[in-house]
Amino acid sequence: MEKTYDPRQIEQDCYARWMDSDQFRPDMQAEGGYCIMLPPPNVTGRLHMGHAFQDTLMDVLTRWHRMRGEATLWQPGTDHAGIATQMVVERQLEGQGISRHDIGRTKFLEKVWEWKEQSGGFITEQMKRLGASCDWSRERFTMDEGLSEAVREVFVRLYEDGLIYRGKRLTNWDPVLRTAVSDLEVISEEEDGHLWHMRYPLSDGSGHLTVATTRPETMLGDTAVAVHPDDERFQGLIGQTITLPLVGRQIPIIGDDYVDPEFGSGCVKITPAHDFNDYAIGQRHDLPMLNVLTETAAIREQAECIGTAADGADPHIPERYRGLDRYEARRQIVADLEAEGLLVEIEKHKLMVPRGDRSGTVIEPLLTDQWFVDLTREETPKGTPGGKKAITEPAIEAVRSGDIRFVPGNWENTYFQWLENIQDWCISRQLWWGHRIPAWYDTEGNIFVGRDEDEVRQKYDVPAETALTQDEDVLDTWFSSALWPFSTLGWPEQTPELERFYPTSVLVTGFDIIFFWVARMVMMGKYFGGDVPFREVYVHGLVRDAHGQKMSKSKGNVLDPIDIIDGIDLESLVEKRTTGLMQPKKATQIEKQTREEFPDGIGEHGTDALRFTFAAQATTGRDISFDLERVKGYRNFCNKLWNASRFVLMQCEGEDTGLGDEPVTLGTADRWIIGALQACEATATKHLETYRFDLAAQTLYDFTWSTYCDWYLELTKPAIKHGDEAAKRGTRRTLVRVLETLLRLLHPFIPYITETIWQRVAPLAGRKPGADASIMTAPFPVPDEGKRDPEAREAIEWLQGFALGVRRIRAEMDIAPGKPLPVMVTEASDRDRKLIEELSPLLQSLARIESVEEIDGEPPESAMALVGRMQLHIPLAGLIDVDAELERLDKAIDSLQKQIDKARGKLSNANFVERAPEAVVNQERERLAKFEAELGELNGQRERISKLES
RNA sequence: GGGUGGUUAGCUCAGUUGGUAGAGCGGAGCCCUUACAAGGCUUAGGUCGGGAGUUCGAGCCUCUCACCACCCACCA
Repeated sequence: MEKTYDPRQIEQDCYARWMDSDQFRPDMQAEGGYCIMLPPPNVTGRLHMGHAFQDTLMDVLTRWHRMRGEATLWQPGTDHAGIATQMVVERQLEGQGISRHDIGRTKFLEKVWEWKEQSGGFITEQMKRLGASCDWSRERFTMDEGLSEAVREVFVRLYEDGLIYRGKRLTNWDPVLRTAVSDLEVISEEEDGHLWHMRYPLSDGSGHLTVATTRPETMLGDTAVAVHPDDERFQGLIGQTITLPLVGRQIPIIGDDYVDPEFGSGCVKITPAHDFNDYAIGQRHDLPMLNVLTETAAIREQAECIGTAADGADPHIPERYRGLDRYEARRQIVADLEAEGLLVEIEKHKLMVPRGDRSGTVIEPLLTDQWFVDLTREETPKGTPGGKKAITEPAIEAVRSGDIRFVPGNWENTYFQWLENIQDWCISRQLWWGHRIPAWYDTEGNIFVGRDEDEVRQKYDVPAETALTQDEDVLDTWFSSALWPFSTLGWPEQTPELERFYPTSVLVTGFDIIFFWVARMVMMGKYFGGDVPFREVYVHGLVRDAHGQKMSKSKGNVLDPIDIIDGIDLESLVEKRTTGLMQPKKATQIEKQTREEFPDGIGEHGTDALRFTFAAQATTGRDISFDLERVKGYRNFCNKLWNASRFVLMQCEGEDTGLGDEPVTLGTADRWIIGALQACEATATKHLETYRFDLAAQTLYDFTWSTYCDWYLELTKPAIKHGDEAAKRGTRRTLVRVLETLLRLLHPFIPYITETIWQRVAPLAGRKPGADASIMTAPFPVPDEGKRDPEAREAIEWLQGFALGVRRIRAEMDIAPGKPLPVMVTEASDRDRKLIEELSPLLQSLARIESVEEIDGEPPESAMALVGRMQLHIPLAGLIDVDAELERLDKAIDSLQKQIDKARGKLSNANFVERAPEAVVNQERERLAKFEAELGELNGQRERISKLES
């Protein structure tokens, strides 16, 4: 093996070999059915830190279960991501000065498919760099024929069950993208704005009302003014009318509880077509709805009158506002009101502004024809249990009953809260890229829903001469995502995979898509899959930068996981971070900040180090602050493992590792490490079972570094040098077996390095059955409680105490590390004597001791350490630094005294002694006795040393 | 307005049923000891956000306050 760990070289071949030997395909002969669905990334997306984090966790779980011998499937695929992808292609066309309307739907879609073909494999290739062990032979795309069929099937069935309807409703409209969007795609944030107070004159000329609004331009569509019915100021006015300024229309004054008399003037202008609250009031009072905005949010030529009360409504819009953009119209209307003396006041006001999550533009509530999934309907032809919402209720019930478990559990609250207050889901989008809605219209506007036109004609008996046109709209991307857990497994066909892997085992996802995706999968899964789509939902946090800031292009703090793996030079990094910014102004600052933070760019860390970092950071439910220093630490860990393996191979390759019939004896150290390994296996497994990737990683890190490398490898050196043949065989066998097991334990986390080393180590441990064997399918270690060895453990703990005592003296007395020291012991027990006898070769090697000798009576001038009650003396005639030793002793005495005071305090408390459990009290007594004895020894030593001073 | 999470060493975080406060990184000192300087050895550093309560005993349980972050809803 190379002297230094070089991830690049290792990772190259490993993945190809795994792929070639088909290791990622589930073994359908095996027991069980463990399945994880990859949350499909945007097909044209790029891997970011969140993906890398999530993929690492899924791969750890997948590899772990596969090694446990279960049939294991990690189902990969990508999402067509309607708006996002369409925007990318549109932007490209824009670069050539073309709009999608110029080339038309068919041609445009060809372009999108082209783009998908060209860049669609990118993110999956990046996932492969991460070592993701998905079954790529089953890769799916949401617009594949099979998945599209599932989409049509679900749409038609829901329509037939009365759970999908089409209607004109007030929906969130994105005037830039010119499509409806769902509630979830609207992000409201507080922004600075104004509150305009305007005077609306009473029609009888007897006065006026003052209304306040944040959106003066919508007054063109006002159809009432509302006051609180009990508001004394306006008694008698309800039922009268006002004359709408600038427009001249007469509109009624109505009374409605919704109005808060305390707020503003107590009068609210009502624009039912452009505000959700006003819409509700309009419905209650049967007001006409006047839509005054076009699909790009400009003022219409004349208002569109909608609703039963709109017959005969006056659609007139003053000419001077027609065609103006909404903000231009606002400016104009405010100016005109002011000119007429109708503007009372402009007040600064903070308000929540709804913006489209994709376009960033202000969303306009607009009355349009859209398709909805009815999420509140209780009765269906299918016969749902009485009074329960057909789709929503089973989704709530699934979590409430424990059929689905959230990890951590508190996300259940979030889930319930959303589902219990859910509104119908607007699923139609006025886009081109996506699943076209399987609905057809005749010239009279009748709707026919079916899987295709032929079916529609047959089902509804539509003659061939009647022209049918398919609905132009496509479905919300999340509609197809909601079907992912069963559509990818072949549904509506009953495939063996569906049979075996549905419901899937666990969904690994971020909290940000619990509503978008998780809840909807549960609804659809329960309705069509016949069962929950997954048994558990592991919700992880967000990956933030080292200082806990959200990573974003505009902040310039984004890290690319691939750059962490391969490294990147400073100039390329700066370039990457400063190109394509929304606000190019920020480039200078981002450049400066990047140069400061990474003066030498980013070094190469390798995939394994990155993965281990993610795992080690994956504490329950919390966001993680991602620090490159940490990756560096775990790269060092990989290096440590690499070098330890080199050491083991050096000792064992070409030697007898105890596989044959020759006698083998195990030394204390061997028995100790084998026992410790069992404990490590048990702990790591427990943590994996409870999704504590951080604790599992830490357990393995500690065992590898602090136990196996720092102590055990050092302990084997004397044994290998001086032991007899049987002992050497025992030590070699233990070295190699423990390492081989450790590699298997670590493999789910750091697959590349463990596979590479395992190929060399496994044969020496007698564990490599065939030439194409891989650690991937080797069994995950199971602890053998019979191999715990408390006696060996106690002996090694004693030895560690001994070695630490000597080392401490050496360090503090400034004695050369290489200088062998004689040690004298006093106050030794029989056990101490036995252990000295047994372990002194180990001690000599670990603590550089020349000899250990028990003496009677007063020890010579020396520094002292305690091992239990036994005193170690290192004679330092003439060399001893009296002050240093006194200081050292004082410190030890001081801290011991504090412990003693604490323990005495407890024990002198009658309540404690009476009420605390006996075991606790006894433990406390023992501690105190031990401390007191130690204190005695230390004081004695202090006295002896202080005499030297004079 | 409703809800969730957080506040522990300089930084980032663990802390199991309440019973001796931990790790990594960073800091300091010593060392090229033939697996590893991407290393070894040693070491400093904490009134566990404030207050109150329950308890023999609280980082952990209860209440309360403060601050931070996030989610949902929303008054024009």
